[in-house]
Amino acid sequence: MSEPQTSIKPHDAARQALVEHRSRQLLDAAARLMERDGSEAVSMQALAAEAGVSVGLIYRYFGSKDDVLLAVITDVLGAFSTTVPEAVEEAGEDPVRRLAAAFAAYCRVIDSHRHAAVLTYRESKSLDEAGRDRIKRLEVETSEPLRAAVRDGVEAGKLVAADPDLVAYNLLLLAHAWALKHWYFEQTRTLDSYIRDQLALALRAILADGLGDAYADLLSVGR
Amino acid sequence: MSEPQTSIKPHDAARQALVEHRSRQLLDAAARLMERDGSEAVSMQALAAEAGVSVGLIYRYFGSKDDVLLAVITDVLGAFSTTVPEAVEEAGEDPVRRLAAAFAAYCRVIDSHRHAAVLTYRESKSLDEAGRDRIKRLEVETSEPLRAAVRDGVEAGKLVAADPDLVAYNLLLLAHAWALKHWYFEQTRTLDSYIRDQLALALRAILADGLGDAYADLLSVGR
Amino acid sequence: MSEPQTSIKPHDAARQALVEHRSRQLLDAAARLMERDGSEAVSMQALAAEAGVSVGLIYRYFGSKDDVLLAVITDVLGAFSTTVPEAVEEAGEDPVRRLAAAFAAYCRVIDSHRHAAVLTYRESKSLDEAGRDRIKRLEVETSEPLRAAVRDGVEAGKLVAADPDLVAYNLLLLAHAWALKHWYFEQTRTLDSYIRDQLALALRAILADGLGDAYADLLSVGR
Amino acid sequence: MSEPQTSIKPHDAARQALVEHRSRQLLDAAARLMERDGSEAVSMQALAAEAGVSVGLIYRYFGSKDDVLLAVITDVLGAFSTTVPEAVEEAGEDPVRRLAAAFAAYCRVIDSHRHAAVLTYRESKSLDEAGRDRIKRLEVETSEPLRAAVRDGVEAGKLVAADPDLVAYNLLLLAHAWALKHWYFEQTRTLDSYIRDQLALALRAILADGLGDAYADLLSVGR
DNA sequence: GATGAATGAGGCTTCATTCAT
DNA sequence: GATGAATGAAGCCTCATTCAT
Repeated sequence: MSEPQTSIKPHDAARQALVEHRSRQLLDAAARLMERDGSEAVSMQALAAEAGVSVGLIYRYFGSKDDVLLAVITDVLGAFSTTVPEAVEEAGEDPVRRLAAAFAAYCRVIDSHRHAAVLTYRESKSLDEAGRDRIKRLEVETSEPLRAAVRDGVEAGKLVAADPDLVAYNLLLLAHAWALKHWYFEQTRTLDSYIRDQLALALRAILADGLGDAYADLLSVGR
Repeated sequence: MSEPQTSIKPHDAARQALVEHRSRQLLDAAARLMERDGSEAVSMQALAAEAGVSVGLIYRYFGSKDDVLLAVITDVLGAFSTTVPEAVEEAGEDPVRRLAAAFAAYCRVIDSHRHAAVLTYRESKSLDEAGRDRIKRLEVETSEPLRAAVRDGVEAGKLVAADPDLVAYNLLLLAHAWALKHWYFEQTRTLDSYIRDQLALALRAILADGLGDAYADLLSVGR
Repeated sequence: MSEPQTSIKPHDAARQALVEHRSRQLLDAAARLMERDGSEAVSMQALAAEAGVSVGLIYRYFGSKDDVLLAVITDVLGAFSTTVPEAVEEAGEDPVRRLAAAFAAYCRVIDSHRHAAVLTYRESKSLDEAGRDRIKRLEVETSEPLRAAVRDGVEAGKLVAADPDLVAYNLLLLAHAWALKHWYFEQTRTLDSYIRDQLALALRAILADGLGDAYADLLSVGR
Repeated sequence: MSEPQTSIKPHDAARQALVEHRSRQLLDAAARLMERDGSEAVSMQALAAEAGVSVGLIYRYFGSKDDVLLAVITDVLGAFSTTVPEAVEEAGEDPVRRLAAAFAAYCRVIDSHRHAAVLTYRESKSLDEAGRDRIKRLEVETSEPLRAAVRDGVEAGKLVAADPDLVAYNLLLLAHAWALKHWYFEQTRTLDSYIRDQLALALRAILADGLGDAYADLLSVGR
């Protein structure tokens, strides 16, 4: 960011690769740890042990524990910004199908980073104002595919939503809820049935009249 | 031994009142602290300072820090179990109106205990298995009015919901979301508009055909 | 001690009786507590609870926790100064039999105050210099019957001891050892067999030549 | 992973040495503290200050305060298991001389770890069941040389003891007594005279008839 | 006399962070 | 680049002691 980039020396490339590798190694270890022991239990020494590096090394790649936390969260949010748009594209042109695909992709990312996802909800003193703001901005940004799909649907006359942003944000929340209230939903649902049922419910509220048949597959419920 | 035991000593009543008063004092202080500095700030010393008592005194009323946290959460959940049913009763017989009243009441309780409500989402090592289980049970229990209203509505033919429990739980989540994502919603909404819009959106998904006019007031959106 | 004693008013007698009763009540409770939970576990609140009085009351009878400890120890040592001489008197004129009786009495008192006896060995910061000195003086004093018996025996030509004081003090130590190393001795011995065997062993070292037959009963070992 | 594993890294040796050094440093500091201020003074902060290290560092070498205490005690008991057998060997073949040497060695170890030795007698809540058991076992084990010497003496016909274990354990106790009742013995004795007199007294009880002349040097008393 | 609520210093332990090697 | 020993502030909790009632 503040590094001079006038000419990329081969040395720099190697360094860059190492930084990449170490960061990934640490981020994965952190995620693994949170998954295993809960996100509270991640001390820097535990993280070092899990990643198989020394404590000191962490500080070479992340300025502080906050930075690690921030990076873990950013990492998840980053997963959204690549995975979700991909899924949307694959869904084709239809805004309703795109919306469905976006929500499903959202839920799947959440599912594979369950504990990291919950982190977003920790209003920790550790994360300073700047960090929190960045996360909030990122979260809003990554929800953009959902928002766009809803808007497109409305414009195309296939969806009816007085407040497209609210609809989109609710879907985001329900995706998060899969992680937040996993203890509740897992009693009666699989990830797939969760996605299907929530989607069906949401569409019922916003699908334009007469389109029920066209999207019957998305409106079906139960197993 | 040499004490007269003819009747319940007035002393006991006084003691009971003191216990009540101290507990309230501490719980309120804890809530205040979370409101002001974030829920991380609830150290025992900070709590003591905020409540204007000594650290040792806290331990006369709560066995440990866990107990305090548990009590704060229980306190909020307790507020649901008195406020929500009252609101539902006042709403009359109609299940749709009862549902609306329940959701509104939920949101209002959340709003007045915003930071304590967020506590439920903290998977802290502090709360042990038993404590977490108790909270989960309580949460499910307190969501019962919502569930009952949805079920009644379905039975009365006024609502159409393939999975009433999911509908009810989603409403619960959206009520919580007012606290969890307050930073987001407060940019564009007041509590009242939040309640109105979320309710309208939810009803659109489940209101039986042809009842739109009867509940037009609940379906209106915007400011 | 520093109270004026010019005339004993009936009121004073009553007060005196109460003081006596309360002290006994507290001392017994303390002993009970030490017996049950180990002498470390005796907090003032635990003592109050065990004695069935309030914390504050303890401070009316004992100036501090140290005082209570001191009193408990003094209490045990006091038991020696009444019980042991009595036992010695009952044993008759013979110094050897008096010695045997003294040792047995010592052991029995120790046995019935096992945990309190161990207290003497705690070099606690709690007990100040004055307290420690007082205990040491008392201990030396209460061992006097043993010492006297040994000296008499030597004078009477029935015992041979280059250092009567050492002999007497060793016996005192062995009596204490019944409490200190109870976990060891209880594996193979009862109190009675402990007394008998230790006495037999000690007498072998000091009994004058040719008296073995006269005290054959004291020299027998085993069960 | 990328580390060469051809041989044991010299690094490990250095680490081992550091661990050794730190443990010794801390154990010595603990002993010094007990010596100076009494065994109550061993708070973790006091220990850190005395050892000239930080509080946190202690926890790198000992898991808890219990561990430190246990290690201090184990340390003394360890001194027995090396020093005493050596002294016994140097004493030659004769079981009586071996016994004398063992007792003297015992007393000398006790003398140089006086306050730590007293620790064994503290039935602290800190030491848990496992710790106490371990100490008890160690203590019994380290008294083995004494026991062996007595048994050998009996077998060789040089000692007469109905209960060799009791004789040995008493000698152990008397060695401890030098620490426990140092305030008493130091009034009239040096360590050397203590050893001599106690040994003489003990031998009188168990030396076989007619051997008084052979061991006259061990039976002499006084200064 | 008696109570017990209240205090707060002090003890144990954890863990983010630094720095010499 | 990497290590991990070392630091020390901060958190939780206990308990001897006081004092208003």
